Order: sequence, then structure tokens, then C-alpha cells
Amino acid sequence: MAAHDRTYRQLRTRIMHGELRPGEALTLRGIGKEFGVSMTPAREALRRLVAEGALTLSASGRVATPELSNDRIEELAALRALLEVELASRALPRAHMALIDRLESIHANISMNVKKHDAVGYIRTNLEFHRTLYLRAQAPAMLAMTETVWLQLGPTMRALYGRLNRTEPPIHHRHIIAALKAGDEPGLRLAVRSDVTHGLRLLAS
Amino acid sequence: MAAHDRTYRQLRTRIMHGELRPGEALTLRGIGKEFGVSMTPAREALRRLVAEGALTLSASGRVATPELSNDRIEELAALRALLEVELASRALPRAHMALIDRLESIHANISMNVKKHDAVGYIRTNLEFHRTLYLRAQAPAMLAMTETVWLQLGPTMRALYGRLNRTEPPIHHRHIIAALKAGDEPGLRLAVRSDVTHGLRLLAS
DNA sequence: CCTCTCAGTTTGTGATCACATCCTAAGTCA
DNA sequence: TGACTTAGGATGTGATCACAAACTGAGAGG
Repeated sequence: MAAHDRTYRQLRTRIMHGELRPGEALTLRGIGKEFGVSMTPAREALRRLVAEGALTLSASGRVATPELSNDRIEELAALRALLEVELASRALPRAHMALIDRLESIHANISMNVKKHDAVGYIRTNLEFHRTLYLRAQAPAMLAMTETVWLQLGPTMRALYGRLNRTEPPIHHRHIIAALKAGDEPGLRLAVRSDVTHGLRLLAS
Repeated sequence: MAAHDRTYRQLRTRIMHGELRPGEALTLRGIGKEFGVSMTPAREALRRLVAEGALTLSASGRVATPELSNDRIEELAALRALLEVELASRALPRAHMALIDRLESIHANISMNVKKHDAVGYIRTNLEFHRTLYLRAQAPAMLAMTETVWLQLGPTMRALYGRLNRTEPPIHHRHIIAALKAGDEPGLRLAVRSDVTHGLRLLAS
């Protein structure tokens, strides 16, 4: 596989899972050395992430993880709500029992990560929960757009859960599963919207 | 200004305005020669557009304008509806008279382009109409996301316009302006949704 | 007339280099 | 002590090159 693509993928998951702090700087030669490639593929990987909004580019060409303003966080939360409510709604008619079982299994993993106070693990399994549901919507462009929002929020999410110090798994996931079982579309929309905006709202204060 | 950025911008507007046909291929050396730069900035510009979904990357690394399936077109239309209705709704409370005057002036330009059968001019002024309205929403991330949808639809829009052979300016723009004047939010949402999905629906058939 | 083969050409990839700019920190002067 | 200066290092940019893979089209064989 192409070196630039490998580099891109690894950096992307690191960012989405919150393994990088907001404001952390990345250099071409540093990335190149870390992944054993030259500057060229490192540059492509970084510029691609910049294009997706996962990284910011300073006026002098330096690239770093974004430090989001409160306004930006609220806007991204609104985008998550808009897109994910639609995705969940489209997934609902196709959600059979196997999907619900899988969501419950992922939910158990989330609870485990909460207990272990593993922030990265928590973010990873939480996103897995959402992605598993949305995959059923059969809307790849919409899902891709949602993932770029997750990407933009990655470093900030980490900061959020660091200062939140959770002891309970997200209550809204239970509501999502219940609404899926009942085929209750309004309930599902509300549960997804609450889950998405819940944590981010209190970060922006 | 940086060469790769100049190249990127020029290509981007060409694609968004429908100056390239669906399926048209682009090469690094060709782009480089056309814009008077070497392969390096040409590559960065192309990869950035690929990252935004404006161009597709074949398995062998060749890059071309996308040929969208009907399902994909419908999905992108749904995304436009979702995002643009929200943007219009957010712009409504801030829409004062100067904005409405400006929209009416742009609408006159659209009518002119329809009369001249100028497809590229039509697409350009039509997008200008929407962007002018959405700029008032003060939601940069949402607007950026909307523009990447426009970008993905660019070449297809051109094909659409060619087979549509319009003789009248879009009726829904008048409804949008009327709703703005009246401060009628439900009416505005409906008008924007109709305008956005109108043309694209009949393309996917 | 159609299909397969293969050599020539085109194309993307990644490495390296020279250069201009930016950043940093030690040093200097008021 | 504090602000300014400056030299050295670090960093992004763009050009060029070698190489491998993919594509193209002409020609051979059926």
C-alpha cells in the first residue's frame, strides 16, 4: 500500500480518538521520521488532514491540531445533531435484531472503558457505537461527512473527557437502543440528539 | 502566494462551476504544465480536491472528475436540503433589507444567464445567491461543508443544466426572497428545500 | 474481422536537494 | 532587570530525478 496513505490513516485514527492534545504541532520531518518515510508522503498525509479540517495550517505553513473556540464547538455539535439524527432515522427501518445485539455488546465495552478511566478507549468505542448504527443508513456521503466532524472534534473530545471524569456510561445510548427496539422514530431522534449535544454543550461553558 | 494554493483555487472554481465534464481525467504533469508549476504543487492541489470529494482517485492513482450514481446524487441532494435549510433558518433573524436587495440583484443576474443559455454563468450566479444568504448565518463550518457538497455536484450540475434547457429563472428564489421579507421561517425552510431538491430530483431519473 | 500480445509511452510515487522564511534563544545594550 | 538584536537552527516549498506500474495502440495470429 502507498506510504502516504498508511501515514494518513494512522494519523487520522490518532486524531479522531483524541490521542493528540489541542494545539499540538506536527512537522514534516518529524512525521517522516516517525513513520519511516520521506517528507513527500508525510506532506501529503498532513495536507489531506488539513483539507478535512482535522488539522489547521498557520500562515507560515505550520500545521497543528486545532484549538476550537466555543462558537466553533457549538457549531460542530449542531452539525453532529443534524447529520446523526438523519442517519439514525434512515437506519431505523433497517435495524434488525443482530444490529441491536451488536450495539449492546459495544455498549458493554464502553462501560468497561469508563470503569478503567481509559479516555482514548472510551472515545474509540463510543464512535464505534455510532458508526455501527449509521452504517445501516446506507448513506456513505452522509456518514463520511459525519466522520470529518468527529475528526475535527477529536482533540477537543479528549480534553472534554479528561475534565469530565465520567463514572457512568452514557445514559442516552440506552435510550437509543430502546427506541430502536420499539421502532419509535421520534424517540430515536431525540435520544441521538441528546447524546450528541450532551457532552459538547457543557464543554463550551 | 503559494503555487499549490493558487492551483487549488483555480481548479476548485472550475469544478464547482461545472466547467469540467463528469469523468474527465486530470494528470499531474498536465496540470503542472497548464498552471506553470512543477509536479509537486500540482499533486498537492489534486490531492486536496480528492480529499474534499471534488475528484475521485482510481486504484492506480489516476484522478478524474466523478461520475455520480443516482443513489449518490439523491444523497447529496438530501445533504444540501439538510444543511441549507438550517443555514437559511439561521440567517433569517439577521436578514436586513440590504441583504434582500443584494439577493434580488443576484437573481436578476441569474435571469440574464438563463436568457443567454450560459450554463457556467447560471451555476456561478445561482451558487452566489445561496452563499450570500448563508453567509449571514454566521456558521462557517456549516457553510464550508455545504460548499464541499456543491463541489461534489459541480460536474453533474453542468450535465443537468445541459439537458434541462431552462427558459425561466428558478421560481423558488422568488419564494425565498418573499419569505425573508415576511420573516416567515416555515415558508423559508420549504422554499429552500424545494429549490435545492427540485433540479436534482429529476436528474436522478 | 476479431482477439491477444507486447513494446513504447504515459503516469503516479517517493526521495532528495536548494532555498527562503520563520522561530528560538543566547547575547547585548540601555 | 528588561527589551531589543542577531546568529543559528528548524521548517515548509517547489523542482527534479529514478523507478515501477499502468495504459495505449500497433501488429501478429487465428
